[in-house]
Amino acid sequence: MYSVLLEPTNEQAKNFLESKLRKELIVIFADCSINYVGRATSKADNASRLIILKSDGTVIVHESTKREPLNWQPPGTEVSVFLIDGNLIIRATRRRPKEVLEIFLKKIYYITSSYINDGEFQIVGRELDIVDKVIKNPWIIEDGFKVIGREYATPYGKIDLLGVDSRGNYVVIEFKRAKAGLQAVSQLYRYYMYFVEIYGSKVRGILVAPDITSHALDLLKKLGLEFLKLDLSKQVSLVQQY
Amino acid sequence: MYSVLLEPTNEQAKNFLESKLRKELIVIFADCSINYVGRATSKADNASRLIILKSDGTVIVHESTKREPLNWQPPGTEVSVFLIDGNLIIRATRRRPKEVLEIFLKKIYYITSSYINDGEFQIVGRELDIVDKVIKNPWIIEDGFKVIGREYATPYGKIDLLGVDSRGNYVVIEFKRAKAGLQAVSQLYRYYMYFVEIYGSKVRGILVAPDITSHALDLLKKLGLEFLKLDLSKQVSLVQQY
DNA sequence: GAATCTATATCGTGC
DNA sequence: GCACGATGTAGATTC
Repeated sequence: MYSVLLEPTNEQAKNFLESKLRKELIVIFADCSINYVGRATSKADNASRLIILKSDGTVIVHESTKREPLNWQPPGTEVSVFLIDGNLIIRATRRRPKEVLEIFLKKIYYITSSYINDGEFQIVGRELDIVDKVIKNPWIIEDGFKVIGREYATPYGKIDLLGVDSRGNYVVIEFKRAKAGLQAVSQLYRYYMYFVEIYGSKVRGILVAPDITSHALDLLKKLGLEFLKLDLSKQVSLVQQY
Repeated sequence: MYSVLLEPTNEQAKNFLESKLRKELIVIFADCSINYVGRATSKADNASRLIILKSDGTVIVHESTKREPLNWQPPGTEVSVFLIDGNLIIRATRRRPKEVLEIFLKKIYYITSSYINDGEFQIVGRELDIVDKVIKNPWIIEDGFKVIGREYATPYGKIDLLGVDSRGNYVVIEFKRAKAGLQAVSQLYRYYMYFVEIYGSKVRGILVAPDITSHALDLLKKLGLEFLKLDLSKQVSLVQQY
């Protein structure tokens, strides 16, 4: 199920890594320096760090703080180990985009390797789940609202939900699971303008979110769009229109 | 510098964790199930996973693939360990937003704890670095271009770079380090419209990026904006205007 | 704390 | 493979 190697020599480490790479989940705690060249360029001086090598090619390097790694390489990366002049080097290369991450191991404290079998994982509360709920209960938007399509494709992006209101207007709806900002308004406006160009004035644009920033609300009103406050994490009955 | 605990009892694990929490970098490989309730809600069935507890309160849970953790809690989280009915539980609670992550440890294979001293880290090639370069070499935009301000604040967002051209027009510039899409065009348009409202027609909007998607270019042209191809990862002399 | 934006974003989906 | 948008985005910056 798992192996632990304490303070291995470079030779031992190299053999161990090569036998486990692409097969198991490897964790290395070591002093190392790191170079990355690709979409950007970075350099990390020698320090102790935690290195994770996943079986899908993912490489993750963590320091003592933050959720985000210091350096990384995404899934699909080719990982290999070299011993050059007695120095152990992990090289992780990606083709597209062309990116190279090199970890120079100065002192290895430990290496572990383990089999992992992923388990079931479920998550709810995403934007998707909100749209689901509205499709099943269109009255949440307003009386007489009817759904035409979901993820409706236009040249300027996909509309979360497209419908018609009781007076026959097209209704373009953009959902946000958290407080909506300027970007959400711009996004809705892109879809809205596309429909206005085609159907003229018989079009409405509604931003549906639990909240909206002050500047975003200003912009939204100026552009002739509407805001519908909807917090499905609380109660649907708390719906309120602005 | 580091400690390794192999297949500890729950009591041993609890004592060890409590002595190291908030002080060192802890790595646990264990069978566990996980519940998360907060901005969303998730549930992970029992499976073997890698758990990282950082000294700043960060919690990260990895499975066998992907760069992104299955579950996590950002820095500043309060982490505690409980032994209830012989079951070891790690609870990570955050105040704002209110979020709780609970890890139910079923079988612990190993725990390690290590001191980490972060090292120097430098990175270049970000959008920031491109703007830096253009500020020092304004001719890159065009002959006679003069910089007025950087990160210029408007109610509708911060303009990357504001300047004037040789004919006295305001020039609003948005930079993208990678291929620009619809969102980048909308963003520039927001800033551009704000200036148009104030200064009328003596305003230009330029999107500066190494490339642009086809639909984004269509939209940009329709909105009366300009695109400047600039790839500083290659050569400044490769500048080309569309 | 609120708002805004970048990121080596990553990831999923649809064409 | 490209384009587009969501993410429990995280993280930095500014106000």
